[in-house]
Amino acid sequence: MATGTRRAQRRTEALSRERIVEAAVELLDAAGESGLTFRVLTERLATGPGAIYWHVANKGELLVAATDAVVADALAAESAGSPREEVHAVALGLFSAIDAHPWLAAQLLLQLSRSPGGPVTPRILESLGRRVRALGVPEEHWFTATSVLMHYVLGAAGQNAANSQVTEPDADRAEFLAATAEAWEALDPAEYETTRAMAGQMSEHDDREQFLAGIDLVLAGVAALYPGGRA
Amino acid sequence: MATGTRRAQRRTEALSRERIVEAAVELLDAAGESGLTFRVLTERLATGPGAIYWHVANKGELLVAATDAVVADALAAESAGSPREEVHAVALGLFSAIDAHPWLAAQLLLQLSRSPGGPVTPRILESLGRRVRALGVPEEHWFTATSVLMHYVLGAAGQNAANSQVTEPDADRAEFLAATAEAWEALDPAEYETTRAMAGQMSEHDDREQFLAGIDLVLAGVAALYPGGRA
DNA sequence: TTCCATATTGGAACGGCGCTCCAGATGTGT
DNA sequence: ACACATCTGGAGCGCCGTTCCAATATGGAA
Repeated sequence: MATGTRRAQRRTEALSRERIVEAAVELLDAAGESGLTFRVLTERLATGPGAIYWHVANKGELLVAATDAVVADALAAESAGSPREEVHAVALGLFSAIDAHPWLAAQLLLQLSRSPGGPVTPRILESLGRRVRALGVPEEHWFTATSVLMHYVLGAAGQNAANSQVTEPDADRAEFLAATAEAWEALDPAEYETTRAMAGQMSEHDDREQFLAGIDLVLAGVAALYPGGRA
Repeated sequence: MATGTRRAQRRTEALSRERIVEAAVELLDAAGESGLTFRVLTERLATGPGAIYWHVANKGELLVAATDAVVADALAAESAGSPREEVHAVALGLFSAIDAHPWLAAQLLLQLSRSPGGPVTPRILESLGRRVRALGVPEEHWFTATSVLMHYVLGAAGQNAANSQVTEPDADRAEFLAATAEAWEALDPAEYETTRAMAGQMSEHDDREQFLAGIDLVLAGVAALYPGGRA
């Protein structure tokens, strides 16, 4: 025999939790939440369900792992600037990740409100919490300020992702916004007066601008309640 | 024959969309999201799937209808007071509804970010929007302010509902909070420094107080950005 | 009252899902 | 070379949402 041991020589790359999660993210990106199935996953990885279940407990855990992987990546980018700029950067990072992975919004909202013990909640809480801290918020109000920020970021980004997704792939995004606004404006004028008024503004503004306006509203509240901080 | 016509005399009450939605809500309340199944629904209503599908298009529509019914009920109560008090009242109404129907949070978040055209989004948007309007916010910022408020209310209430639910029925609610806080505090101290600090505060405060503190933070932002309004 | 078109019912069955079971292949330490 | 733990993948189970359709109830016209 030659010096190199002949060993291994697998037909395919060895199965691993990493490879499974990676494939799961690809399937989710390609076909949405219903596109992730153990059957197509086994086909994609050229294996059987038993092999996958050896590395992953169940589908829920797989979804958590996929979510965590994407979020970790989105929060990885370091930024430097004023606390306000940093909050913007983190928020836009999550916004972009949700925009690129439309299934992410629902997963984040579900995992946040179902199992705060999972890995995702602390990751986001920490990333935003540090910036809130840097804003000069007193410690006993960190949680309040960070909560408001986090729930708004995820909720608004999720709603935006829905807008870019529901329409036909080639259809203009504005078309869907118009459809939603139209649906709202078709409501009983007396009962939905304010909603109808808001429908117009919604489609006028640029997405990220509108998104950041909400963040600045929260930051204004922080500055008002805890003056002395540096924004 | 007597004066009263003998007519009808069904074995059971006539099936109707209302009765189906009502039963769906009961099943969701009793056993959570996975407790709502067409099989147990047919059993409960003593009928077959075909009968149900005559009144309801599919499970998604049933979930939307159930969500809408509960939300409409929660928002029905009229309140009078300062705009700030009214915002508090609406927010607490949703908070209580989510607390009483733990499945509601996930449904609201999903429906809000998946199909803003549905009946639920405008209902909440209108109820909060009117109060935001009364705060003196200029029209072009109604949507921004209402969005922030809405996403926070639903996100925070949902997270709270998870806390009251995950533990064993008889176990004290504080136990779960402690568990979450503990899980967070067990994280790498260097990497999750801020999260650990927040974990403590989370379990110290009363739920609704903590919840309202977030709302007041948003209202402070509104007051700061749009002075001249009356709170 | 009789009759019939229409509205409504519920049971059987289908395909697909998450998941379990387990016999065998594969790799490792002695 | 052998025994043992790790890892694989195919067969199949129970349950799901949903469809199909023959049977039944209903209400207006004759």
